[in-house]
Amino acid sequence: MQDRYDPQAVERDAQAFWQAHGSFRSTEPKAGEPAGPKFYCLSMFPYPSGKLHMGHVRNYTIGDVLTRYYRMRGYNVLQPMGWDAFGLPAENAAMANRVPPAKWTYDNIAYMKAQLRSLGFALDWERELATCRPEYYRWNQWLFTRLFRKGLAYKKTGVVNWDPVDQTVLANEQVIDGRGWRTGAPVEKREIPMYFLRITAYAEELLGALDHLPGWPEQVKLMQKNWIGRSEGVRVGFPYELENRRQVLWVFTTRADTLMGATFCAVAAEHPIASFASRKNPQLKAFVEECRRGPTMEADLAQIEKKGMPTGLYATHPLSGEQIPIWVANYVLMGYGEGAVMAVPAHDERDFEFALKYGLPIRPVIRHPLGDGVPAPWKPEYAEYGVCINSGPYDGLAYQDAVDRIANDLNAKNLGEKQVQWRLRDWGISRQRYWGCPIPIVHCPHCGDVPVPDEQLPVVLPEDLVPDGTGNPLAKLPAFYETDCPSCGRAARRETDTMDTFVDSSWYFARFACPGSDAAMVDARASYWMPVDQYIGGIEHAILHLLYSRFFQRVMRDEGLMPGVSEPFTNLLTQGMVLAESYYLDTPEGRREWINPAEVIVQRDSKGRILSAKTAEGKEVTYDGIGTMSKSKNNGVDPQALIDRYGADTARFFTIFASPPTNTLEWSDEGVEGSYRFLRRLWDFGFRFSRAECAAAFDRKIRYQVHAELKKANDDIERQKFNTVASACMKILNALEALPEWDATSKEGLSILLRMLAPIAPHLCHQLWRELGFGEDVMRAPWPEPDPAALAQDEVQYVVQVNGRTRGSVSVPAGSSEEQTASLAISAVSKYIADKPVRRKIVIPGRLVNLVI
RNA sequence: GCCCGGAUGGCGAAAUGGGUAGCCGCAGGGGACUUAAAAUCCCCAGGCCGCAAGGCCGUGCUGGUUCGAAUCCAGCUCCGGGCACCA
Repeated sequence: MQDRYDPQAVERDAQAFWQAHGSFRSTEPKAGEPAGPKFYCLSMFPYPSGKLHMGHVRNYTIGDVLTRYYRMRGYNVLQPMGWDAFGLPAENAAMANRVPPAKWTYDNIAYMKAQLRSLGFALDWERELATCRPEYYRWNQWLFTRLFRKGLAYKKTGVVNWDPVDQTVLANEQVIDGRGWRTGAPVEKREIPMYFLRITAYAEELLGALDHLPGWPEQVKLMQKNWIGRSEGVRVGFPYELENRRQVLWVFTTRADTLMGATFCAVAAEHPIASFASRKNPQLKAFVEECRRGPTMEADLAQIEKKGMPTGLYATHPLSGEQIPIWVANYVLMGYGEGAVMAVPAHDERDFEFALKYGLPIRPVIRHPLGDGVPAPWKPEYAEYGVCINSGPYDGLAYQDAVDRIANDLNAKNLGEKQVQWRLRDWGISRQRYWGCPIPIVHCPHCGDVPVPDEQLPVVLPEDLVPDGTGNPLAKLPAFYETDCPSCGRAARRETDTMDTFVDSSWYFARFACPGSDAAMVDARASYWMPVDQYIGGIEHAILHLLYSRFFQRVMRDEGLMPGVSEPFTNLLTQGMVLAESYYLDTPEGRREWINPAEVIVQRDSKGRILSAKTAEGKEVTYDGIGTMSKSKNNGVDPQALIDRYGADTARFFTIFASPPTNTLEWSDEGVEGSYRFLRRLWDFGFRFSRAECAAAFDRKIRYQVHAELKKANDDIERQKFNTVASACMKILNALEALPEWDATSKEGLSILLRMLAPIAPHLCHQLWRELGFGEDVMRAPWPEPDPAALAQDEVQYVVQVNGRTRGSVSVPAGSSEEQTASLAISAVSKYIADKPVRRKIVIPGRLVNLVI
């Protein structure tokens, strides 16, 4: 064998072996054929942005460690890979380079695929898919038409960001400080017709099923619960008159017990009442206009100054009959609930501040821990539950009784009933963009919206267009949109909106199970592989992608595909984000030019604080803190340099060793060197072993260390703490190097170490396993188990504490009683006890004795 | 603003159910080998006081529970993720 570790040669040979043996091809067992239990291991597929970034390397290395581990454990493992290939960056690149998004995307896929191959991932490439291929997205379209016929897909208006100069819809990301990113024009809100998927029809099931997902992190389940947001409350009607006709303003409240304290109502700027009232009121009209120019994003909306204006209309309080004013307020959202709220200033913080600002009455109706009054400033206690006061017939009732009685009384007047309200909203999937899956609808002047029939699917997206930033090029292409109505045959217009790319990624996991299925979205093979046993991806997907996938799995189930499979992912590992620092230069035009951290020279003080940051040319740059690696901040670290220099195994080992998978990882190039050193040291050890004569005996102490590390590593790998598994590999090598001579411990230890390390650094372990004569293929070797005999000990070390302070340690023969252990402990620390009586002896078996004096 | 996380040496981290805080590494210091460099090997290393023996302090902050708290509880601070058109 080679005396020096040459990662390029080792990796080339190992990859050639896997290729020649089809080592990672996965097959469904044929009838009667023996197969281990199946294990479907899936990492979130990448967007082909150009090059792999560190987050990809981390994600796919974690998935590969699990894949190879379960293979060695004897499972029938599937690990596929594909491309989330539609999306906005391709259009941006197209505009910048005058290249069609399709070409840019396919080029990126080719490059990134080569990178993935060079990392040696155990992927079944025969199942590769790209969502921008018609054979994939035709099934998006097929499913959409099914949902459309069932009423689970429907059309209504939705709010978008509108750039008045480019005459185009902007993504949230393209709105910077309220202005269009290319034009700098103030962005307006615009309501346009869109298609929605009725995810709310599954809200109850999506929520309830979270309690039966033990393999998901509590954190993610909690986020999803709060996002779905089930609340029980009362729908309350406030009658009012509009042009002499009786109308009812409906609101939803979870605090119906405070209804007697409602002193006004507030509606969203888009509410019909607001439009009606502003017709005769120019000031109100101006205010509604102002709200219209405001932000669409909830994060921005929640932080703007709360403003309002009276409509001049009054509503009748449904129980007291009192007339209360109706206001328009910028904090009421049209998209949530009824687009209107009842305001109880005494017991709601936002209403309290609004009432103070505009001099509206504040009427306390709940006894709270601080008393009956609600003097300013606001105190959180005002919002706590308590018995009703100043509430007429409801005085003295506690929360639940009050809600029940009030709901009953409202019901009797036809002005309310109990209601379950969801925070979750239906999913708007229409995008006014080119590079996406066409929505399969034809708009016919006679027949309305007609879904494209199955035999005309797919509606193929032309791949040669170049967008110019002024709207969707499909809408300018008669060859695309001019068509005949599938229903009546007369001239009609094809829908030119495309689907949200989250649709593509909501079912790809099922498609991997049955590549080439051209008669159905998924075939019977999906029922073998699904659900995914282990899904791995970034925590940033904790809500949207994972919730949409859970929704789609149920929709597919209800279409008769994969019967009985409701949850797509049995176990979920949310890896932490890879973070990096970001720096920018202020350009003369007042924009920020983001400088890659690799090109910034930073000087730090002894505590690591930044003293100065400059470009290579000496220009001062501004430090913008640490955050997720993103294209927009140009702070991505390219892993390729690392792979070229040290090889894939070092890159893999380092990403695993650096921190536990769920931690965020602040990237630094330092530290990689140590991983390389370890692999080289292991190779050297193997080389020397290959030429050594081994004695037959075991070194009992070192053998104990090896098996103790193995035992811990086996626990850790099941707990998905892979960093300590990597650490255990290092400790075993340290122990083996400390052996005074080559003996049976060396051989057994190496065979354990190579198998333990194989999932993390597969190339090197593959090669050493063969060179040292352990076998043909380490991936087919059994996973090592510790030998109980090696772990048996005659004596146990106890820590001795006095009053909780560590004062020494003592060696106790195995099997000693607590009394014997305690007396040994007392003699070990006698100088700390002197003549004071020992009042309490706490003995923790196998660990510690605490003496209380 | 709301929801969810996190914080341990100069740095990444370890400590599996409350039981020796800092394993394993990185960076650093000292030494060996070498004409030299690289590579490799050995030693040191949380902070403060001390020649040493040893002592005191120490897991973001302030309190609490406990024989014993990085770990549990309450209240904060700062950082990260998400907030529905980035993916």
